[in-house]
Amino acid sequence: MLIINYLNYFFMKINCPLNYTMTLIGTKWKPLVLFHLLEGASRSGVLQKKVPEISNKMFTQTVRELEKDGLISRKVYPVVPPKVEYKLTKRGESLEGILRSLDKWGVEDCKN
Amino acid sequence: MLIINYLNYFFMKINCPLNYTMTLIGTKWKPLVLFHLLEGASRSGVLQKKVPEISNKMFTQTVRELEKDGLISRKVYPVVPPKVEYKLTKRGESLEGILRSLDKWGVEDCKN
DNA sequence: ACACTATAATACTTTTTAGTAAGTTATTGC
DNA sequence: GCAATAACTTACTAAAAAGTATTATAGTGT
Repeated sequence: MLIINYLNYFFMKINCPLNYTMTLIGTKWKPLVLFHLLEGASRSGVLQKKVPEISNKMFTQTVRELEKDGLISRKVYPVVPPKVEYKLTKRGESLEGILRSLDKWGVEDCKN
Repeated sequence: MLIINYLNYFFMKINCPLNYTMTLIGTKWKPLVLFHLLEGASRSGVLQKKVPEISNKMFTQTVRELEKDGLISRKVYPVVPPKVEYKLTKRGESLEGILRSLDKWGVEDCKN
């Protein structure tokens, strides 16, 4: 199963850039979280409040996956209570064009 | 349930353009189908073959939803065997920027 | 001792999305 | 009268994504 995912990943990367991109950001919450991080680094709780409808579980899951895929980075400050900061990596920043065009399209479409 | 979807739709449209856009194109196959239609109108079978991995069912379901949302139009020629052509509407065409940036990002990311 | 904090994990359920396989239609050409 | 055609539908199953509710951690202030 793992090997199949692995092969599938490279197959798509080469043959279908668009779908490849979608596998990295095509979930309900990923684009939103990334979009808010365009404003700059944010600590966990603050970022989560920017997406008020997201559940605790989905927030954690979303940032975990974004981190695993190298789109955001996670910095833990060894204090109590804990402090965690997320920010876009270079790779994540390169999504800015996509994120802004998704947002802009929604705004424009709303006018009709 | 229907009324809730309806309200939710307008809520999102106003409050979260990015997510609103994603509800229209954020499935496994929609972006790909739309992307291929950027080349111009295409009849059903031809379009489906451009997305070779898609199942018959998902193809129909995908174009049905895109049509319902006014992103593509469907023209039936009254011949036998049937001939059906799909093409982007104006609204669908306005997604070009998003679709190309999704594709381009995948291509660029592949280089790393 | 105990509540409070910010962050996160886990178990479990529900909902949504996608896949498989088979059937339908209505005419043409043999 | 039967196969071939293009487009589509339906019933059923499987997999993925998302939601709910509960619990964990570990030091601080009372």
